[in-house]
Amino acid sequence: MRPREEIRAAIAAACAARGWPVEEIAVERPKDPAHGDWATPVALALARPLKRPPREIGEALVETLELDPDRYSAVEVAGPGFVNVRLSPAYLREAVARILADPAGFLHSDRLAGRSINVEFVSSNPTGPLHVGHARNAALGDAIAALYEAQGADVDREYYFNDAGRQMDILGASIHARYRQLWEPDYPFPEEGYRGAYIRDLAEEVRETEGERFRDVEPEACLEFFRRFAGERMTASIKSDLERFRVAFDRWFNESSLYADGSLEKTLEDLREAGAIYEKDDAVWLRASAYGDTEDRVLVKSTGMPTYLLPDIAYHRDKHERGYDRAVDVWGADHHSYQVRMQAALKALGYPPRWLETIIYQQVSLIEDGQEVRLSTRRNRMVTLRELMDDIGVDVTRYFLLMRKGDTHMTFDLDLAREQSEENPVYYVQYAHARIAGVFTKLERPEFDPCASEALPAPGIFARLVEDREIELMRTLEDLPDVIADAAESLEPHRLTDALETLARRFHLWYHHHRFLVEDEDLARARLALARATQRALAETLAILGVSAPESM
RNA sequence: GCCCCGGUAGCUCAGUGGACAGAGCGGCGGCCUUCUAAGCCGUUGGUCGGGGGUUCGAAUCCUCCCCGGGGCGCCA
Repeated sequence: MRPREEIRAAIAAACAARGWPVEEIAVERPKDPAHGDWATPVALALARPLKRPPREIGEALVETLELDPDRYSAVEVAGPGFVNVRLSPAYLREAVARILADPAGFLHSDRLAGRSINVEFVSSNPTGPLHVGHARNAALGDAIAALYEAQGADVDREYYFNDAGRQMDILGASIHARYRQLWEPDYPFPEEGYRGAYIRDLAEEVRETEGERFRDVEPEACLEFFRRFAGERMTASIKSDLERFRVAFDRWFNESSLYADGSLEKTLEDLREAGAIYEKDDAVWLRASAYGDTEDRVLVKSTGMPTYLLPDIAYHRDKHERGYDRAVDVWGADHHSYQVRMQAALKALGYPPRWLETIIYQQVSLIEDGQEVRLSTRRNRMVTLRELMDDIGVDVTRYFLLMRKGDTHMTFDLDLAREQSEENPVYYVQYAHARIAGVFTKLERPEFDPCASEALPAPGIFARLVEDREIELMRTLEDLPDVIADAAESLEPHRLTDALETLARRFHLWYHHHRFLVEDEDLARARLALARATQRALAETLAILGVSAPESM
């Protein structure tokens, strides 16, 4: 059991033994390290019902509290009545040994073992290149999926292509127009057409591969070709960008397949049976207002064509049919209003209330040369994911996008990411990892490397780790599994970037003040073991964020 | 008009109702015959947007304002 749970259980037992009325026991990390590793304010909360001073209650609680003295070195009342608990150095040293024996095993958990979770993210229309907003979506979705995996869940990463709607027709028509303009500059461009430079590139590509054979053909006769060509090229481009961004999707789901396999009809049928739809003005409506939405929504237009919502419901129904215990969608803030209607539809279908979880992330604004770069398909400014990767690399891009909580409007400062790369937190963290690797490449006694030896170092030598900065570092390592679990629970990957920076800082501090390669062999071995444990923890945590852990920099 | 997100140090942002509100960057001043100076040490910095309220206790919860961003289609 993790210390927090153990402390919580002990407090619950102590309160029960004294007959105190405690509903919920808060066990929190004190902000000030002088207040121990864990603290509980239960005595403060009990002061009123017990009509006794909180400090007195705290004293009584400490007296009754049964905690293993080998693991908990200090249990004391402090301040207005907090009960503070400190993990013993011996227990912290034991954590180092456990990390070395099995880093992933120590840092991960099996809390969600046996649960199957579908994480759907990015899901951008294949009508243009991915930009920085999609990159935030990709980084968040992938990290959330990895966090679930770190809790033992069986996770599938999925991408939904809206390849069936009118947008694809417009895309095809846009490329067709640019193609014709290669010979006739005045050829009309569609009113709502896509004007990005990539459209001209694709038109040029058609000329190279197909020649002039569509030059004198009526648009109606060749638009299907252009639509298909454009869809294939954009889809391939998106896939290749994401692969380079280190996101490995398990499934690419095409909206068009829902039209082909009768899913739309089945979905309408299910909703009809549930009494959730009706017809009005020649259209089919979802009775969303009966399931929490503010108003009813059209599913099938009076023209007989489905709205965007119907295939989306059918898609979520498909995911549910495939047996996932939970589905997570990562959406941009511009889609937040669809949460309610989607939840209404799923409620109508009879799914559990929290089956679908939607993560909303806010807009990213780019700052370059001190000015905001407005996202525009017309301009050829550096806003695409590809250009971002070319310019500052995958590691920095991912890390920067994950540093901030999803629901903050983040400012991505390109000048900082690029020009001041020495001061980048990602390098700070990676450097800690590389620094440790460097020590081991210089090591003249390879048998001192705890990872190279046949067996782990004798437990006794860890007792040599007594310096304040070593204890602090071990404390940070010991806490990491809880930070990861909390990040998974709250679906907030930014907690890991914070933890990584703290861990790296504690390491650099220790490194700067104490040498590893010292005369005293046991001390050297103990310090090398702590260094390796730190390195493993850094690598495992960076891996969750999809950021590399370099051996040298 | 209604809905969602934000407003915390010069800047970018942490802060799950608890102890004097934190970090990085920036500014200022130091440290390289040493296992990587992409590092370390010191210092500068705040009406937590504003007013009420709930609570033993509020940056955190409720309410009303102010400011910024986004969204409110038989578009996708």
